[in-house]
Amino acid sequence: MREPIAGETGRTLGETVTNRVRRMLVEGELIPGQRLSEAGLSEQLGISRNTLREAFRSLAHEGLVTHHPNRGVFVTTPSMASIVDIYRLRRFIECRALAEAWPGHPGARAMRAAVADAGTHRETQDWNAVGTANMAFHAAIVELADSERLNVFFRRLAAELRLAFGLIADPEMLHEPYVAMNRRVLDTLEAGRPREASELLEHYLVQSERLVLAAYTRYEEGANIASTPGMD
Amino acid sequence: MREPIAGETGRTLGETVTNRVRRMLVEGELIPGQRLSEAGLSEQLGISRNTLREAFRSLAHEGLVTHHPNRGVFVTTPSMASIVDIYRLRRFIECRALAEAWPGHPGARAMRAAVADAGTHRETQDWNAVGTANMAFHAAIVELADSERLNVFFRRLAAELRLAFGLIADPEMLHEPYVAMNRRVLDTLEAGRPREASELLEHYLVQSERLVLAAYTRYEEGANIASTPGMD
DNA sequence: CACGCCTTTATTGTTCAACAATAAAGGAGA
DNA sequence: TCTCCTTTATTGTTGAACAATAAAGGCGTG
Repeated sequence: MREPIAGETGRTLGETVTNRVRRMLVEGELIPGQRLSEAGLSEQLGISRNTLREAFRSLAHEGLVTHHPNRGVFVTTPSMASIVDIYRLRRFIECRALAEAWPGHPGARAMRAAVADAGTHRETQDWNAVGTANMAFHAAIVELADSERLNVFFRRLAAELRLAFGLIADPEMLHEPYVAMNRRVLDTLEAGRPREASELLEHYLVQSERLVLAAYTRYEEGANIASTPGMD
Repeated sequence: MREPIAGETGRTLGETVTNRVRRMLVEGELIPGQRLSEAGLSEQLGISRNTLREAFRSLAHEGLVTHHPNRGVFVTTPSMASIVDIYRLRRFIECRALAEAWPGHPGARAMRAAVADAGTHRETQDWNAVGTANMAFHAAIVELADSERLNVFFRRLAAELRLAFGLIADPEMLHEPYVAMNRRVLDTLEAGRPREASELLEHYLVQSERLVLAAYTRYEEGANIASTPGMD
């Protein structure tokens, strides 16, 4: 048996590979539009084509990767439409979950932990880690709604959004402002004013969407996104 | 090459199989708790184990099937908790989508078509078809929110719920009353009162949940659900 | 009889090698 | 320059093989 993939968990090798490739995608190690060759990647990871294929189907289901039959699997290129769609859903889900939240809910504890985390990483200027912590904050907000299925769905949205974040040049601009904003949202919730917290959050999300779309436009001008293939 | 699977579409055999098995699940041809043997099912469908495995991963991702590593794939047994979760989400999603709807939206046309469909099938007492039409009605409501991702998510929820419907003895009781109710919701929306339509819908959903949970309890008393295995 | 331990057995997990099917790329001819 | 054909690299799919695992059954021992 070959060297197993280190540092990743999974009850089965297929799951392990899925987790590993997902991390590569979310952390920007793989570039949107890039084609993922079955032969190449399976050899690089030391696994068989069939096993990698199972992982590809999972990731395609999560939207991180796009499957073109007989052509291969490509890292999903976020479109402006997908960013708009994701933010619309975030407002739809997060704001309502927060508005009807009880401040003593376990999710609120998770929100606090995430805010603390983000603060720590901001001091070391580790913006990627700040981004992860911020996303954990929003996932915690969704937890307030007490729906397992909604949690899973939101995590999938968040991963897809991070794909788009990877296209944006300046990660500090993308994450830094929201450390303080998230703290304010949390404070308002803990002060027993969930409705007001929700309105704050909605305002921040609108602002964040605008920021991301603007950066995306600048990116689109630089690279020619139009065609997925021919991106060598 | 073997006889291809008839009557199902899919750009690739794996997709075709996924669609086929999904239909078998949703239409009650496969019973919750039942184990799906790789060897048996792949032979029955005339495909290889590897291809069936890809389909299993997709269906597991949709929640229709549960994967126990080294033990196999089982048709998901809906729990009371999952029913509650799904209905909570339905109210969360559908009511809000409807409340903020514009009556001229294409989704409204789809709602009308679904209501007509349900009426037709009611006359022939085809309750399974009525159930399908009713679900199409609710999917159309979600379309009003104009989010592709939300549509996909809801279709997945609906399929999972139909798994639970399959456990219930009397399908007429389950679907018949809602033909008229859905029509009333539609009429209210078309009369330009989306907020009122949303409140109607919420009331119906609460009622439907109660009905399903009660039937589920009766079912649970008959069969011993507790243990997934040993269900021969 | 009950309890834990070992062996057996059937099934899934994973790999490999082969071939079919397809889409992209390149070349010949008009 | 354009179209059609051929080539080529890649994915789609299969079958067989073996490893790894969990369930079932048997076997002593108390």
